[in-house]
Amino acid sequence: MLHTISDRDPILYAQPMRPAASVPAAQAGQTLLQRLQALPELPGAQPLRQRVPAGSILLHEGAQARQVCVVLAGTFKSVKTGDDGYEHVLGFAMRGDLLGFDGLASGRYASAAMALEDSVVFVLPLRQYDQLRHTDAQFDQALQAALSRQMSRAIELAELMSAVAADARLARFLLYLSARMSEHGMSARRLLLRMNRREIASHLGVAHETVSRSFGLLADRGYLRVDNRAVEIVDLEGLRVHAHCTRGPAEDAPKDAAPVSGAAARPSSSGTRVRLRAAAPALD
Amino acid sequence: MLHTISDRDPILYAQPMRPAASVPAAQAGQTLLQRLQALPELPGAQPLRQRVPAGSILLHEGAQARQVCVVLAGTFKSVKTGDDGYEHVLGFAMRGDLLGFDGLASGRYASAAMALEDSVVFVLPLRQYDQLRHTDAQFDQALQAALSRQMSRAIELAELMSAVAADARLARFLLYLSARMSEHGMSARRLLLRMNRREIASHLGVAHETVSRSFGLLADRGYLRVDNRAVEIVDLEGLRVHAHCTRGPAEDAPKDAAPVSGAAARPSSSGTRVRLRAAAPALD
DNA sequence: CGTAGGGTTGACAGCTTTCAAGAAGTGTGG
DNA sequence: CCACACTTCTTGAAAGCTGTCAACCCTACG
Repeated sequence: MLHTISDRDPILYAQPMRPAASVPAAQAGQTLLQRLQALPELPGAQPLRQRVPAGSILLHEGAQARQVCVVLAGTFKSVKTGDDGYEHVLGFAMRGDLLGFDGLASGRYASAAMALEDSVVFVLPLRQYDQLRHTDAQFDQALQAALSRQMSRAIELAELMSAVAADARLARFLLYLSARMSEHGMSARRLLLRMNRREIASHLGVAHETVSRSFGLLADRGYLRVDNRAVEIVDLEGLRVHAHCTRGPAEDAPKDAAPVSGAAARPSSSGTRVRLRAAAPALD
Repeated sequence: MLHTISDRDPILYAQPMRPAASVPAAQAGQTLLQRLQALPELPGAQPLRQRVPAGSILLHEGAQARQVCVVLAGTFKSVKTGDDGYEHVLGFAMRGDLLGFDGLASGRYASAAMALEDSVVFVLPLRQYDQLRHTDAQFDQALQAALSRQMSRAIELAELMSAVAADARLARFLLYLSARMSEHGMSARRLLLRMNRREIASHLGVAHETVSRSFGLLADRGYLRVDNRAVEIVDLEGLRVHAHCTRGPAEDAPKDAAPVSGAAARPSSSGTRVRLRAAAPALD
């Protein structure tokens, strides 16, 4: 028991289930979620709210794609199981995230979605989904925005992996979670992880023991206080700095790169190579 | 000079620029590309074909998103430059891939797109893009399919990283390229890489020297013949096997898991407890 | 012909993975 | 209510792989 949050310092993790007051709306209009909730209550046309108990699987990998879902509350992990049985956690879906969209092109879900806690989703059968897209402009717009956001998030995810050092990955992951939490009006400082170390490890592409050690390292540095799944970010800025440590900058000079449509290429200032690893300020 | 393809065994790398004969159409209809090419030739309404010379940047990271693009021919890399100047290659876009879509939600491109060879794209200004979506059902459908495919591809990409071993990552990457090549009617065996080692390395999250060594390893194993950027897959099955090597399978038995539509969640394999009794499938 | 960039190798330090084992937390059954 | 069973989380130690630094070969290009 170390890196432990004081026993006498109980933390209450706020977790509003109601729409947060300040959800930054997609540029022009409503959030997809808002739109879904505002849909006219036509009998039978109302998108189904479905409760998903913790541990149950909402979408099965490889199953025929018949519906897409939007997470209303709770947390899901999307998992792809390799032929060898290895489970790779692709990501975690939270309020407002789309699930099952990867199945539209191929007709089969490319990954499974499993609830990590008791959750609620909007279920949109394909038929209804298509209909809504064509008849409800607001829905369509919100959907496009959500899709685009999902795409950007996929990119963020890819960034997670670009940090080679395990602790940098973990730092990024925590910052990512923190950002998403505050997006939903919850504390950006105090996180209650809904996934276990193994799932985090799989997501980050490291061994779960390494995740443990990385938590320890970040805690020793004074960035975090960790008590099992309860994580408090003490030094956000420090964590951010630590997360920025990537491999050395590309010595590959960005060449000329003729801007296709006029604008000029942005000079990327390269030149930082920080290897903060051993240098422990902690002298206990 | 090793792992070298015999000098007397010149390889011609087919590279049809014309639509391949057997592009597996998105389930119901046309490919996005097909639809774009078939659009009525309204003066001014015709989506712009734009040439993009090798090395030039089509979309700038952080620039205001004014258009989305569809790759017609050639290859692009999408790159995100870290604050420290490190360039992370998120992926490579080829014929039929979308570019710039990540910018719709935020209004700014989340990553840059640079041509690795002389390429051609369809440019769709946002206004035209929106208009097409609303007025051309076929376009809309093709777009949705393309988006979904893009999403699945993001997942595949994430799988790349799940392979811890560098050579497994490279093997997967090559298989991925091979698959995409054959999708477009080109040889699945003979690849002409359009990116250099450093770019591959960044994409896979390893050092470029490691990529070199991994090529060597795969060649020594007899899976490949490598001559600089020319790669011939000799033993596809072997390569596939090698690529499957992940970390040890999750000891977490894959259990079954009740489809949500039914009722109660089954034994939660992972950390979450299943409490709510078979509770209502739908609440509200 | 000389330079520059790309690709390959070698050596070594360092971080990660593995294998093992112990501590904590949770749920079940008596 | 407590004990037992199980899973999760944390550590330790040794082995292995990867990153980094350097050097060398090759091709393209001025």
